[in-house]
Amino acid sequence: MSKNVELKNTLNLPRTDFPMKADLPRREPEILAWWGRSNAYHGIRGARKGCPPFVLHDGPPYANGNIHLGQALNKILKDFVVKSRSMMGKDAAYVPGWDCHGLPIEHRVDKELGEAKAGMAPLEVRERCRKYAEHFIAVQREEFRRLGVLWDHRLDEEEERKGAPSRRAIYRTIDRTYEAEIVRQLGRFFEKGGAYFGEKPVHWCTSCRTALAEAEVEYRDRKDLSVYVRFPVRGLEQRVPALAGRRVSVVAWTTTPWTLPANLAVCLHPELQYVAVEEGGETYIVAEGLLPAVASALGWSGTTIAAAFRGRELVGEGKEWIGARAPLDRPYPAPSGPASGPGVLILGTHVTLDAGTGCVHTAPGHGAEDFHVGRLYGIPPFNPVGDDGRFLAERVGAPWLAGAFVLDANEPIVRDLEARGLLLRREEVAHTYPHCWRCKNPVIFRSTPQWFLSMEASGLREKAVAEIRRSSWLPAFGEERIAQMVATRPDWCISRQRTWGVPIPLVVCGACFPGAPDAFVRDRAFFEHLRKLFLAEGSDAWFGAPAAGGTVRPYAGREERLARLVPAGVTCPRCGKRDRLEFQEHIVDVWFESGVSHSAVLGRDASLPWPADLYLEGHDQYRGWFHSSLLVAVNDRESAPYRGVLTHGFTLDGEGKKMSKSLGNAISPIDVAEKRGAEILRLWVSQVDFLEDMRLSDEILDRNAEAYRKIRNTFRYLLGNLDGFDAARDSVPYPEMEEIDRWALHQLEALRRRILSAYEGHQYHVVYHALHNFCGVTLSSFYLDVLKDRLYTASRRSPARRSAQTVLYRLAADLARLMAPVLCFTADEVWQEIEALHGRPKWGEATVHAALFPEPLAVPDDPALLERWDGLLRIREVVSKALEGARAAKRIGGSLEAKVRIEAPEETVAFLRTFGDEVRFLFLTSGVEFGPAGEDALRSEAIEGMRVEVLRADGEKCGRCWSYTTDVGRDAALAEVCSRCAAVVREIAGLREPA
RNA sequence: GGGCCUAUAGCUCAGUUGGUGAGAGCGCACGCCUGAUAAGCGUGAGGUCGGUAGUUCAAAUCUACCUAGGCCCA
Repeated sequence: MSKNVELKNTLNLPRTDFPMKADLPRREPEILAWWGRSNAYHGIRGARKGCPPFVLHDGPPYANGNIHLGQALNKILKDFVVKSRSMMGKDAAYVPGWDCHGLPIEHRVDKELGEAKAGMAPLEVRERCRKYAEHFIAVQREEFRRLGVLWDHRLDEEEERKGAPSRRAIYRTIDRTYEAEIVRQLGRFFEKGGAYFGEKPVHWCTSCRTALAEAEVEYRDRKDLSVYVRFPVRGLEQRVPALAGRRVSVVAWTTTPWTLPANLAVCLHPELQYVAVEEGGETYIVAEGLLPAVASALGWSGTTIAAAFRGRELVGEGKEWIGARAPLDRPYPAPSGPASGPGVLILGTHVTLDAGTGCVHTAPGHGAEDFHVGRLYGIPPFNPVGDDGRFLAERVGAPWLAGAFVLDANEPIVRDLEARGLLLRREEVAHTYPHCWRCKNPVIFRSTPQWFLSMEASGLREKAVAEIRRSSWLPAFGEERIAQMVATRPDWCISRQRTWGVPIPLVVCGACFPGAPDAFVRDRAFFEHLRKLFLAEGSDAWFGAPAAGGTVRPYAGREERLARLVPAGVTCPRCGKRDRLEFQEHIVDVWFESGVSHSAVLGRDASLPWPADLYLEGHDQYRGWFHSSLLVAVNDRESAPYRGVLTHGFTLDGEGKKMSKSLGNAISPIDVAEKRGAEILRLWVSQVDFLEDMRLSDEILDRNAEAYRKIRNTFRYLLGNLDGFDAARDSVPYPEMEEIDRWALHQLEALRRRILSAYEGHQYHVVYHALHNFCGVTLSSFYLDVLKDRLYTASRRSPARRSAQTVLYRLAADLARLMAPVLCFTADEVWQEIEALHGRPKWGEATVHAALFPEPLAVPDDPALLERWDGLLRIREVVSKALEGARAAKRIGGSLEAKVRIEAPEETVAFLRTFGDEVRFLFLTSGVEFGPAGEDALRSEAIEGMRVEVLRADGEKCGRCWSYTTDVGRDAALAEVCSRCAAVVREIAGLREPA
């Protein structure tokens, strides 16, 4: 054995089982398994039993497909919230949810079934959809779990195994308890008179044959046939004498010629200027501001203006309407109703000069604004189009249109107009047009019988806005955003003509309805009866009765259905009879379903109270879940379901572009977890400011993996130097510590405060930056680097070394907890090592997540200490620069080969002298002396009058501590080492000190 | 087309009510160490604060417009 090895054996080098290589893809699943085995969720909740509850109520992702990055981000953020609130001393339950009903799943099932679906009973289709949803809940459950998101996994597995129809560990909108709550909440609207039946143009997908919510419509570019059409008008001379004796037409422009058969009016703006121009013997009326554009489009030249007037002057505001005949001439019929007769000219403020002619073709059955303006004039919507998008023979005036698909009817309609001399121009236009989010086909506006929830009937709008004001919104602009939406949104169309959803219990009287549109059942007893029925059997009870083997068979007939669904005594509110009651088949908008979640999930026990403390979703949910949940809660309880709402931005690629599968720039969170580890993804979530949109790319993941390694290595070093340290036995009291150790404790305390307040305010990126900076700068490059000499060379049990270890222990134990919500796996790895230091088994019962955040350190305020060390660090920077100069000049290699001579103002020298001999260790040099510096000394820019010269260290290198000293070999028995080391070696070897 | 939001070094973030030459960490380059070693340390180079025009003695910070991007609507 060589001398060097022997000397090395007298050092206290780091030793730990905590590996440098994280191997996260392998290790994380092991830790997950341990959390499962040890029932960590229960351990955590148990540790907080009786503590004030904190409820983050989970917004349910849709149970379709693998999770994407945005969902991963959302759930990881929620996990940060839940874990950090728990460590703050709150009993933080977490019940994740899934949104299971709706079109996307029904579509997938439709595709799988193909032709077979046509012959299938609703119950069969629903069963397929349920299986589909359950499959993807299982997929997503594992994926979220893999990311470290914690909930009651054990109970979840148990309920899943049993196939429980309702769950407690998670919630599903297909749970019976949930469906029962949906019916109850519908009843709350119906019984208050907030629900009504009406005709309304809605986005209608002719392929899916259903009304679509705004959220189900997406806008894409499309080419269509656009036309300029003239509407001959008579009687205008009564208003504008200059038009007497002329053949006058108003000119309108439309990109949907197929809606012309439903035209009932032409709309002008009351305040805009219009002109009547002469062209080829005809007189045309268009908005003055659009005349150049129209003239150019129609090839007019040298037109003369016959008259000019405002819309108001031409149309008048009374009921003596001016007839505007055009497409309304034969073969199209005139509708009956208050505005029966030929089409008319009307006024509307929605008319703009953005495009067209300023005279707007108006079909109240096919447009939202048309509908509204029609209502003002008492013109009811007229819709000649069936639910398959084909003209209805009994309604459309032209027999040759009957059965034609609307989008294919443009051409024949235009040809017909042309033949009758009404067409002024046709052209292709590219424009954005609504499409079905699911089948991607263009959708149409079509007035249909639907069910609505009124925003006004019971003051819902007003109360909802007031509740928005009472809630807290982060970021702050969210409050205005949702308040504006609620203030201006139309009534809520809740009916959908599909199969996979919760039925709206609609029972109308065949005798009275729809002549009397309020002739439908809305008794409280009826909804209560259905609630109980759904609770017992699920919403399938609407379609059939329980049969053998837990299946459901369709009702034999109306009588059986009536007997089961409508309690005795419930009758038509109009005629009081029961014998004509009929069932309507509508399911409820899925936004209503998810809007019920707060009531279905919260309030069932004291640790899960209603309302929630926090909702946390992407900022698209102002229009979605925050909104629907608010309306349901306000209607039911006159209160918002949340105290606070936090939103995050969207995940974008490295260039700030939207991620999408088709662009090929999407990053799969599970891929990241499997290749790099969930911790890397979690670290990314923690480092970005999630209030804004966030970018992710491979480069960014690389950066995070590097940051992770830095943090991990810092822990490895802390733990390595705690080998054999027993905090209870070996800790050194604060007053007896080395000064730099006391300084380090103050740094830790400052960090603790900073991180805790960051958690409090959901500023996880502050947690990250503070932690990472602390590990890299405060610890690794300074404190731990300086400490090496003491930790390695001082005697194992010496007070000096114990003083350092006392701090290292605090650092490890506190930092592990401070980072636990973010690096949830690694924190537990560290925690297990700390358990071992206490003589307890690793991977026993204790998870770091059941611990509380560190208490404030009992360190006295000492601003002088901090200022003193700030000063030292500034000087150390100058010394480092000087050393680097010497290194570059090849005069030294390692800094221990050097001593520095410092020339500085008296006060600076005096300051440095207060550190005594310690100062050479702080500079990592073998010596520091004061006095005039030589020619090539480095002049400090920061400190006036300071110069630092680097010289070769005096003496020889000690074979043990590697410092250069003049006393190496003074102890003849230990010729290789300095006196300082000699004393330690003698102590270890049990040798007496030399005389 | 409308409303709201965002734009500081390669990356992620700081930049208090406009006021000394714009900061940090990481990355990068160069070098050191080989007793944290697929680690550790040091030094250095990187930004006309998205662009333009204003307000002001003074703007990354205020105003207008433009560009790029995001969300929600039409």
